[in-house]
Amino acid sequence: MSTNFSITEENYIKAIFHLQEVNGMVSTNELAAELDTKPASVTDMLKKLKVKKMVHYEPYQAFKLSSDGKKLALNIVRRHRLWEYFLVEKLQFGWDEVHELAEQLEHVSDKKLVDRLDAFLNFPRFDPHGDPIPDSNGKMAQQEQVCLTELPVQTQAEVCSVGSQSSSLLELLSHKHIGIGTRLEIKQRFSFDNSIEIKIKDQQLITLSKELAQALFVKKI
Amino acid sequence: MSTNFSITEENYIKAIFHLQEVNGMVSTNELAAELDTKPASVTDMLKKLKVKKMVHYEPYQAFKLSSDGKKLALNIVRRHRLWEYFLVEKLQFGWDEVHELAEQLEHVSDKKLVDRLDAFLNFPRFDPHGDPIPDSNGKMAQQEQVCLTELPVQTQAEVCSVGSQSSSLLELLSHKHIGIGTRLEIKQRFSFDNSIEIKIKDQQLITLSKELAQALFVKKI
DNA sequence: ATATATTTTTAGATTCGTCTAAAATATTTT
DNA sequence: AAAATATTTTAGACGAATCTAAAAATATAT
Repeated sequence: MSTNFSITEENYIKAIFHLQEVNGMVSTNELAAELDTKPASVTDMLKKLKVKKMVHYEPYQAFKLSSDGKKLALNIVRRHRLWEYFLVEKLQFGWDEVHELAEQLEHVSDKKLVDRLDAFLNFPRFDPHGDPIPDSNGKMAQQEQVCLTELPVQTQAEVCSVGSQSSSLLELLSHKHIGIGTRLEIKQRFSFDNSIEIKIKDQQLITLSKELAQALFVKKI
Repeated sequence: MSTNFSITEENYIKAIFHLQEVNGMVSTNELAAELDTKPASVTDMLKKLKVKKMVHYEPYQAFKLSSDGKKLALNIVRRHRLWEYFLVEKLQFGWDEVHELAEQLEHVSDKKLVDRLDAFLNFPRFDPHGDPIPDSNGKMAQQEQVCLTELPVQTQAEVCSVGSQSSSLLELLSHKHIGIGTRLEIKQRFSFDNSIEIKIKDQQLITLSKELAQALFVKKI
């Protein structure tokens, strides 16, 4: 009795899933920005998704996915990441050029196809961006988050969390133009003071002190 | 400046291409039947496709694709058949279960993706149904395929394509253990009902109705 | 606690692809 | 060649997804 979802509905569900990972709850404006559409359109769709029991939503309140909604979201994420893996691993695309293509391929929702693709790829657990791929039951490995101090040189990584919220740390990060999502490569380590030299795309080399490196958590890319 | 085409428009263009292969020209009713829609809808779409210069169409007249339309059609066919090849060759689907899936995958039209898929599959020249796959320039190998009804008795032949993808046809073929690549010999023809008796290696004689024989295309061996 | 600003929802219009019913054109039959 | 039949097009409506502009609800600030 699996209801049918349009590509548009799937895109809304995926976006809500993504936003609620951060805050737990999602607002109309936030979602409109994420989908590059207008708040009025979001309200219309929320009413539709509520009828289909995919979201917990009351007018003027923040909302989130129902458990069915979450299940569907995980399934879409699974498809997306499997195709990304396929494109990089089998068709030699760069990890930075596959997102758009996977956005299109992910909407082919045939379960048999997805499961066979999974098997063909040898049941990969992480996509080319380091994000975990849900298995056929919707279970997803924990993201491999590593402290910057643990990475060998030449590794590429993306900042995904910071070890504290102290304003002194945030001030320093902003001064060095580092934030969540910043991609960097480890260039050199200095054992004398355990400092690290990194390079952010299109920028000069930057030195991070041991203390700063310890406060940065990244995922490999 | 390659204009953008919706999935619906692509489906119309593919269907016109398929029909005009037979007669050279296509009628509104024919196309409506092929697409399982109403003639009025076909007329609407023809007007749209004419504006986009994809069809030669005048009201109340039979129509056909323009050269641009034909080019697009060949590109869609290319995508469809490459995905069918992928599904059978890499994901272990049966040749009789890939049509629907390829219908969905074919609408991802990124040229780089298609060309890389082609390369990954080693530039196959025929899909799993025996139909030729257009190359990246739209050139398609000719196959001297003959309808089973045209062969004289005692001829040996190999099945290389089927005349439709209807599930009723595929069901019947699978029941009679006939598939792409099956080798057979024409044993006898009956003018009363135009049925044919054939023999497949190591099997008993089998009777094929006129309708079934018309749907089977073979090459002599 | 009242005024102001922000967020969210409604109301009504628009585009795409579809439909039905009726009108226009083309074809076939007599 | 006129009448009957079949095909195709128009006219008007509908559902999905979107938009703008205005109203309603909520949040913030003085």
